[in-house]
Amino acid sequence: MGATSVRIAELGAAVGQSVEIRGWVLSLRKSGGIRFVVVRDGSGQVQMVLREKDVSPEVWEASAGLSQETSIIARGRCRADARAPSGVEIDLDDVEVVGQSGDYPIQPKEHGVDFLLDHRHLWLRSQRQAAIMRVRSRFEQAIRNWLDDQGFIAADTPILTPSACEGTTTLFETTYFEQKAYLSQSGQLYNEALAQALGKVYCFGPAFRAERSKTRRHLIEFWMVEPEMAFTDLDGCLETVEQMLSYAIGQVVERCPDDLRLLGRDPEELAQVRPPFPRISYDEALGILREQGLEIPWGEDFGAPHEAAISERFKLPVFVHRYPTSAKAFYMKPDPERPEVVLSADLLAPEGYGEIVGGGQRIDDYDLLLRRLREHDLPQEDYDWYLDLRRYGSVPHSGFGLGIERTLAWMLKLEHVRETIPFPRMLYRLRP
RNA sequence: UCCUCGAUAGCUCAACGGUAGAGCAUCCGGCUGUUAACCGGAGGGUUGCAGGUUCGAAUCCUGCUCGAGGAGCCA
Repeated sequence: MGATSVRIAELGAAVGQSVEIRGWVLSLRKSGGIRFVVVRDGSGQVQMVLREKDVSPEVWEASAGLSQETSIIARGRCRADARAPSGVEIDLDDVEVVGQSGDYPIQPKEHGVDFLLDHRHLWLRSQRQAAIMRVRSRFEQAIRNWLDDQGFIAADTPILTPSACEGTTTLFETTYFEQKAYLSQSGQLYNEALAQALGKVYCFGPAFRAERSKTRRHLIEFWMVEPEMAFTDLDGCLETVEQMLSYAIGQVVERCPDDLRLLGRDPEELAQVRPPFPRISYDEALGILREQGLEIPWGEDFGAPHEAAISERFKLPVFVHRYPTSAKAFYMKPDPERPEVVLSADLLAPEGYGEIVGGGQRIDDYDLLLRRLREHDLPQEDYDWYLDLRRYGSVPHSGFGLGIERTLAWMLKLEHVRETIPFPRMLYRLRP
């Protein structure tokens, strides 16, 4: 043998050498005594050339059956070639079929969404989808690295929970032996307990919302990173958001520029996403909306068109802070100078992608928190432990949740969040 | 849950009241630089389901099923 196994992405360094490629056939083009096989291996794709006069009759015969997605081990010599998109080609002298493929459903042409999602297990093999998965991996890794460097402790919060985190009606119910249980829609309340134990913590996991919601921004199961920090106010929280997000985007720009270009996002454009992000108050946002003819009464939350109109004014993601108390969750801390608004903020992504972060400062006063629970008709016994956090050394604390899929959809200019997760869970779609 | 749109060959679509078609894919043949290759040939259909109108329905009407986009809600 003598050939070393090489990933296609590394072929540039292997020009002139004998290499072994292990991958899947993308296409076979036959033209008399010469055949072109394009192969991919997860790191990239390369064209391999077979000449009838240069290979054994057995290899020539076998190469005729290299149908789309047949898995192969191929050996040959790597050669620079100006005609190749990647600059290199391989002159094959041996090819071994590992697993034959026939009648592959997904062709290199346009397909409908329904068909592609039904074949998600195969769709993931396509160039664009693989690129998205690589970026997702880098992005998540960068977030973890940044949090780790800043002294955050990863603390995984439970997925099976005894009650609603935020008291909404949109939870998936399941059974926990003889009790009812619910799939978590956020790890935040547990994070608050962990922050008092460890100072700075985060959870990174799936969240479940049983909303009968079907838009390009929604998944039933999605992933969130939720940092929570003791002794931190709203301003400290927002700084953490912008630092973490711009670092992670910077890592993606640095490590996946080709994938970004393939997906139609200019890496240079993304590299401009650096702190500080603009900050406007809810009141100022209402002013922008009024100018655009999208007036809403004070106290109401924004809908998707409103978020889009606001974010269109900015090149960077924009924080909207100090929402009306009535529009936000029970645990948000009122602004001491203006109790009708809370010390919360949402981060709206540019280009109409909408909210990608929600967070803020939490109520640290026992009596106020108890009052809010009652105002929201939440069962106090479910929140006894949460109230305890305000009885034993309560501190000002803040945190936020960043939606991985929405952020990726924006970064990668995608039409829909469903392409940013390997197997999307959507209304009416549980398979594969 | 509501509003809008859609369903015809494996895929993407055409036929819009008068015999259901094309491109791609598949199979067979040809071609020594192709790159969504090209050229020739073949197979492939209960037009989502059920009813109705009509001499005649893929086409018009009703109901249902499945899906998509959006709204509300949210990351």
